[in-house]
Amino acid sequence: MPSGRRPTIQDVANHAGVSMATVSNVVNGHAHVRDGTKKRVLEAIDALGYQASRAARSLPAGRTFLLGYCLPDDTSPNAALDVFLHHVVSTAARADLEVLLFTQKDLDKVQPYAEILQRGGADGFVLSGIDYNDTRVDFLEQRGIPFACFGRVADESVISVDVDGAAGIQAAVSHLHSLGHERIAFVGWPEGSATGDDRFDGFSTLAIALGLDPQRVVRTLNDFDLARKLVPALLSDHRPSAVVCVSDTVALGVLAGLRDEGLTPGGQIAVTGFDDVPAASLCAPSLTSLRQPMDRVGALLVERLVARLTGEDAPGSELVEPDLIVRESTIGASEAALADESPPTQEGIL
Amino acid sequence: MPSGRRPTIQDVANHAGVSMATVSNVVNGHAHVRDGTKKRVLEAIDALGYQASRAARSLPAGRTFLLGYCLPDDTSPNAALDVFLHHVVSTAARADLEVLLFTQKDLDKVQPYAEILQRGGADGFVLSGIDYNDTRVDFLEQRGIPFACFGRVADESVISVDVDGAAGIQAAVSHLHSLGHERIAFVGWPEGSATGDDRFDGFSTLAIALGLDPQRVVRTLNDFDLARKLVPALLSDHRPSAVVCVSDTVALGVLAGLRDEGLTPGGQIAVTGFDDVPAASLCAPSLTSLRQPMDRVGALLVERLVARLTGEDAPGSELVEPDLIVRESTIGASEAALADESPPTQEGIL
DNA sequence: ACGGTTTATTGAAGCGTTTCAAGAAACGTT
DNA sequence: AACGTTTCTTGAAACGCTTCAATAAACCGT
Repeated sequence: MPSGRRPTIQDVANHAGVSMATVSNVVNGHAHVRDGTKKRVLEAIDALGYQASRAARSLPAGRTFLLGYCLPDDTSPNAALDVFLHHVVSTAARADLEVLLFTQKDLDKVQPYAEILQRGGADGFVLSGIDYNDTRVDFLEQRGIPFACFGRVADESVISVDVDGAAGIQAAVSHLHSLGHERIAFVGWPEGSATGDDRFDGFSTLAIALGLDPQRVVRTLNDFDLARKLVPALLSDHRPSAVVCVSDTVALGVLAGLRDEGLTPGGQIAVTGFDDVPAASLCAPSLTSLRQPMDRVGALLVERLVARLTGEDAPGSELVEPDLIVRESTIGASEAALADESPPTQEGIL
Repeated sequence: MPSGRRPTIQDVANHAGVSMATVSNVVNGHAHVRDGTKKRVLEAIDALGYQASRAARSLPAGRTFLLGYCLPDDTSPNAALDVFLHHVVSTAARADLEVLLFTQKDLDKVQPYAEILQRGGADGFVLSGIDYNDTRVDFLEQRGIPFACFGRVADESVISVDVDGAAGIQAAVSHLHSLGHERIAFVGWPEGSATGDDRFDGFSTLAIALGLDPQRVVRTLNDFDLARKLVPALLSDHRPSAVVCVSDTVALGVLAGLRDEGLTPGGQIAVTGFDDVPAASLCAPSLTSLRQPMDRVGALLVERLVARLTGEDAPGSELVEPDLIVRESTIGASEAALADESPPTQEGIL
């Protein structure tokens, strides 16, 4: 019977001829409700277009039906933030949870989480950009707040999903090795980042196993221009036939640097990246890279977090394998074009 | 006096020796509170680390302190989603609002908004990806829900902020014209998208004004490969000396296509894009493009939305100008390098 | 048909705020 | 010092839901 106002549980109860408590039981499935009663209640809900108010549910229930996610400040690994968020949000929705977005104001990584908890703002958190000894992990763990990390955490009981960077790099190295490359160099980041070290380990381990020279390593920041300028030094000694890079940004820089040196990447020298940023397919030669399955990571994190919120004990850490996307930078433009049988002209014009 | 539980307004009231109502008044600045009283209350709040529970505030206040944002489904204009969201969230935070993220489940664009409203889930919405006759706009307007649009809306009273695509393209054309280019072609999208039509209008208008040939237009989907394959046709007739593209994706395709034809983009033929996606600076030659000021757009949208929520009447629509970022694709690698005075070797290695 | 059990349903007490009418203080005036 | 004003402060009623003890209804065996 609501006029302009949203229908309340009381309206539904009246409409169905039952008490508020029964409606609540139907909605939340808490107690046994007889089939006939349940049917009438559901019809009333349908007729009135009822949805429980989140605020009103939260108060007595002591939970917010909200998952918090802090937007990372640095734009580095955000390549697929949209895909990640999309899956976080839609997986959460399946468990009747919504996602609360927030940011950090200053350098204190923990402060925004503390603030949200103080105001009873979320039931749990999804963290990304985890590095060694992340302060947020300790903070949340101490307070017993449920959370799930995109990234590696030492404590096995913490929910964490990470992309297997080592395996990814090894897939790239194997790919190159099977193509006949024996002199494979690695361009990495400075030691000290969880992601960078992991990827380097992958190279190092497989290089030794395959009998390659594991010392052929150069390190640089994750910067296009720095990587570009490093190429002469990379080629100076005993020229590699392939370069495996820790990231697409670095790989794209190397690609540019090789061209500066008059070499044809893909043809004369192979290059691989990591992350499969959009630019990897938007350049020529297109870049062979490793796609992080952000969809799976996002969904997995939330599934496990939901399980833990529900009281089930969810498994802790898990690694997901990135997919090797082979493009022109390792197989050459000619071979890449084989898949592509279209006439050369008047194409693409509408 | 709370042991493990979060302090409530009652705890603060006790601690300060006042009533709950007074604490509420201090927190919300609703009534006049004497300075001495206010001071004691603030001290108590500080001592206890009190923050009002969002759920509990919402219930009697009838608002949620939440702004809703629906993640766009298509990944096309999401280039700077992270920057946009960052500013939306932090601007909202300044007004004591948080951001609720959601997605659409099916093709119905309106449904998720309806659902959130039914459950009293948000006080207002930020919309992006607005196109002609967006159903969401009508829906929200009819219900009197406050919202702000990233994109153009016919109704002037609706809050909308958009990037001036026409002005952006004109900046690119002017740039090229001042460089001496007289034969400038435009590669656009098919007619019918608000963004694409706007950008094309910019070209068309200025081309006429400058006495260029405004007919030198080719249209294609926003796809790298299609754009790449369209280059031979683009060059066939009366070869242009510069190509203005409706987007970076198209421009990068054109760049690749030109190289396929044995031409040197930047040197022999200039190219511009639009959006300044990361790839624009991660390729060689780097791409001259137009950066959309997503920071300003996000902040402006939320500022105005907040004003409207507060009862002030905020101005409706506004256009912000994109920034022309000049790179090698229009001025050539040599000139671009002038800014860059570093020795060519051993650079970038750590 | 009747007590004993199990299963459904409900009344009412919160949950932590806001809000507003009403009461208490302070402040000017005379 | 008493009175009318104005300025502060407060009690208590919502807000819409969950929950749980308590009641009612159905069921079962005899």
